[in-house]
Amino acid sequence: MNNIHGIIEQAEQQCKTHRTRLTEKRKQVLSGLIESDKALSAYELIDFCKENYGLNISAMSVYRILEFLEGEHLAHKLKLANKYVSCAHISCTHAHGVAQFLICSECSKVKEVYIKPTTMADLQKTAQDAGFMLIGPELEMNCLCDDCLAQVA
Amino acid sequence: MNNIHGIIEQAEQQCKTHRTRLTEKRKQVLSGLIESDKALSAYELIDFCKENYGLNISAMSVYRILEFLEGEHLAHKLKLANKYVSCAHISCTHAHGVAQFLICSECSKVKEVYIKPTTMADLQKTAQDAGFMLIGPELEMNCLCDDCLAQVA
DNA sequence: CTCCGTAATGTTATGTTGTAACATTGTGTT
DNA sequence: AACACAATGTTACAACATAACATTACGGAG
Repeated sequence: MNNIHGIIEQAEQQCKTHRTRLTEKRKQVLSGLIESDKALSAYELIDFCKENYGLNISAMSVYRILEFLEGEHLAHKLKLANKYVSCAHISCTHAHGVAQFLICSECSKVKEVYIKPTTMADLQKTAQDAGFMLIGPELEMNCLCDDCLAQVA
Repeated sequence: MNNIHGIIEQAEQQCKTHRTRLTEKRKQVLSGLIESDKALSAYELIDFCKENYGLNISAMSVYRILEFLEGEHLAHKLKLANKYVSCAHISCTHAHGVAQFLICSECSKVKEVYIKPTTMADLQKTAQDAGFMLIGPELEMNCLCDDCLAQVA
């Protein structure tokens, strides 16, 4: 189930069970995030939707829709890059560990992987020893993807 | 050597060896970051310097100075919070591991600790397996500090 | 089916963060 | 003293984000 229609369908199902609405606009914005296949800033996403779907959408709307999508765990905001990505695992049903976002600083490609529980425990312990408690413990890390690394080399 | 004068003196020494200039303005901005003892946005830093040192400084200047301080490793930009902090270890001479910034989302207090090499290796391996290479691998994590945690509870 | 309340979207204005471009001033060197 | 370059000043603007209020769409009660 990797095609975009399948993913969107999954997203609709999920919203239905949450009694929320995946409206046409929200669907288009989510599609934009998925199809672009990388992290986009809100304004880049506006442009993408305009160019690819002929969709005119205001900054206000995009931010509201992104907020909704985040609430449904259909998208994430990457604070390192000030950009937004679709969740990598919309169409899978099993639970995941803590997410680690690998962000290519060259091309904004993003891979969402999962931290080993033991690694997470290490990080948590370090924090606790310092008098801090981790909250919202997803990790974002600046990377180069192999493609961009190859270009540099 | 924990008093602010000592730290500033260290910073000056360091700049001298790098043949760069820690000017009066730069010194004041760095002092602001140190004395506030938390992460400040650029504009908060402007206000802090204004209120505490009577220093009038433009946004442009602050950004330029922050850039300089980052280059000298006297300050860090925290992208999670869009704020800036002074480096915790200006006045120590020995090398450190990879920094992990624990940021209290309530009060912006920041603690800079160091990741165990084994933990770092784990993170790196996960990234590599996914086709990404970590760069600038400092870690920032959203936390609550014990003080703020106590207030909530 | 209609009416109503709420959710969603539109619209306008504005706040916040960050930088570009060019002018001026300061500082060390010859 | 003259020069070169570093630092700062000044103005304007770009990019990111939200507040406040108007309008439209939609689902449920009657």
